Amino acid sequence: MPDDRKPAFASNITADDVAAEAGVSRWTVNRAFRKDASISPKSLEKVRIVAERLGYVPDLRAASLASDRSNLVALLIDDFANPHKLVMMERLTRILRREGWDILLVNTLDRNDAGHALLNASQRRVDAVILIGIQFDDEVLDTALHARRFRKLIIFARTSRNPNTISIAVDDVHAMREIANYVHERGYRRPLFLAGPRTSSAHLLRKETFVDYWRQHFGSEPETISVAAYDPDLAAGVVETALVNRNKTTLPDILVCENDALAIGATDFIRHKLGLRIPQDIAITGFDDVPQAEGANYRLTTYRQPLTEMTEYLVKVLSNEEERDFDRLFQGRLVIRESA
Amino acid sequence: MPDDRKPAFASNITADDVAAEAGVSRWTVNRAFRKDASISPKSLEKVRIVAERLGYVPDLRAASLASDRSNLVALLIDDFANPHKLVMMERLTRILRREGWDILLVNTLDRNDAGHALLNASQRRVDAVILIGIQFDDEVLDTALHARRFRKLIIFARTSRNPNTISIAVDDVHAMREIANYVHERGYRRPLFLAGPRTSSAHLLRKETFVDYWRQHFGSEPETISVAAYDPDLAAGVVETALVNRNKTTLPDILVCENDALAIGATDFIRHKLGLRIPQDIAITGFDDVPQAEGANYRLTTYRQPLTEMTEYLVKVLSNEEERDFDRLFQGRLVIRESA
DNA sequence: GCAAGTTTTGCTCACGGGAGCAATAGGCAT
DNA sequence: ATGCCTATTGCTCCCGTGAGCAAAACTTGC
Repeated sequence: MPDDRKPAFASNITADDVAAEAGVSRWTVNRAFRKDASISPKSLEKVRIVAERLGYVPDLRAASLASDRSNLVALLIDDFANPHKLVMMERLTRILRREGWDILLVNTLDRNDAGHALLNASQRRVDAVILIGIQFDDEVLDTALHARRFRKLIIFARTSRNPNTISIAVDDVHAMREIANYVHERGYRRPLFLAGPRTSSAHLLRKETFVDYWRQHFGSEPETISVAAYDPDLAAGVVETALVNRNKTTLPDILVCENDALAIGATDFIRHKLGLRIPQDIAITGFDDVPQAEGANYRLTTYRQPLTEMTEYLVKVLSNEEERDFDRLFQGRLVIRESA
Repeated sequence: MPDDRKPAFASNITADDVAAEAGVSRWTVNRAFRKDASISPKSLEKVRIVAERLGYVPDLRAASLASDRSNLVALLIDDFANPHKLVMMERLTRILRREGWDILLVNTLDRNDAGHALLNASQRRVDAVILIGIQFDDEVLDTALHARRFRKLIIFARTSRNPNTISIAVDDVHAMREIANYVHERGYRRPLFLAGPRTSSAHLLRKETFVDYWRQHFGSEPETISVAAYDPDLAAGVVETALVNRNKTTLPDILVCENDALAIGATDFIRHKLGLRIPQDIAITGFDDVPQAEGANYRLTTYRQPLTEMTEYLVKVLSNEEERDFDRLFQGRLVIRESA
């Protein structure tokens, strides 16, 4: 067998090579690969064929450099413990790629690292930065906006009060009212709200909404506890210190969790350490509708965010150059299963 | 409040601007940002200060274009249902960034899409492509190697027989022997092996190893069934058709699963649909040691891959320009919990 | 067949930085 | 001060493409 089975390392084939071979100019070759370029069908086909044969593909680095548009967005994530992130990444990568956007994935380790992460994005001259994480508080956002040049800073699946960012999220108030209403109507009367970290002002809204609802309808403050991170194991620990040594009458009848990650940790603890049944002894609700929530084990009553819709809107925001983009809230829907 | 709170959209500040301000040449400015450049400490500091003030950061597109090294690697993933992917991504993004590599995340929808995904990577002129998925069979790899120009094609966490790729994986044979041996020694005698899709020859090794072990020690073929994808729900379905209508004596005493995703689906089904206990009625083992495997709910006996070590080796492979890189197998370790 | 209008094509001039070499400055012994 | 060696600095020439305009080619109506 001859050598041609070896990988073609193709010492950079450039538009010039294709042009020479196809008998046209370099610019015609490039036009053959640009969406909105004016080129005759004849030369288009001629160029495409030669390019295919030679294995030519345009160099997006150069294109980006010359056109000042990279078609690249940075995706900053800092919370890999939450399975919902995997769902969001799947949706984002799939839809963005379909629309011609490439994704630079940046792991933002912690709050102090946000600056470095943004620097990374900045050096690649991304067209936008998408944040899907929890540590991005207002202070971080401010430094980001001041220090680096980003055309767009998009907070995905989280609300932000910062006027210079674009936030695409579910309507937490509406959602949590729906949950609270469901809890109320189903007859639960001793709820315990399991909240996430208190550092970020972002998700506070869910807790506040629930507390408000309860106060309004019963005149009393529901019990709330808070976990230092959206981590099932930490949630279990917090639930433990809150529930241990209580007797049946003082035990909550439902755990309203800020998201599924917490709900899952709480479920595991209640079942396997306390030996209680769900929902008979304690009911549970979550938020996000992660894949496991549907599984036979959890059957979690939760709230589904319309991720596809949200991502489609994100795409619009990305392509929209002229007008100012606006924050937008989406309506999800309550998914009722057996856990509550 | 004055206007200076508005984000600095910084009409491209370039090395020339910094040079003028700092009283040096453009090249000296660039040298201040290159690791191995020769520059006096005095001008380095001068440039750094001015750059900081002006908000200048070098443009990696231009640098990449001129130097023919992008410091960018593409990460192709096609299986977002498996939580292990999230762990792998966390490890890869963290360590690669620390070593100066940026990551282009590409969602490879299915086998037919692999070509397009690779094209994407090719257009950004990545220095390497890392595959962490299951659909990348030998045929796909071959076309990838022939059609596009990739310096390195790395198969991560999966073995590959293709001589033109670099595979970094755990030693499946060693690992599965260890599992089989454990199953054997704990006295299980009616194992059922739950395998993944049969299309890819890659993970076949685990099943073959287990079957060989059993044949060798008992002279009989263990029962095996196969799931069309590494998806907990599908696993539940397959287990259902395999176990339904069996009585206690013909039921397997242990389910040996090709990975944790399958094990989790099987566990849920066995517990909640069959109403059996784990491990008393049926024991279960997995592979990967995903975060949930440790939780109170599953307590899954499984096999942990040394992901950090593997990623460190990956980094070495990436930086190694000269010599030919070699495939490498790593030893993980059996993690024994209560599920078997 | 010809003028006017419409495509299509080629060209100049960037985009922002790296390689590699030539020029300059600084350090040291004599 | 001189000569020699070395650490810095500046410069030329790319890297591979896009924007926008001018030249060329093709249409159309008469």
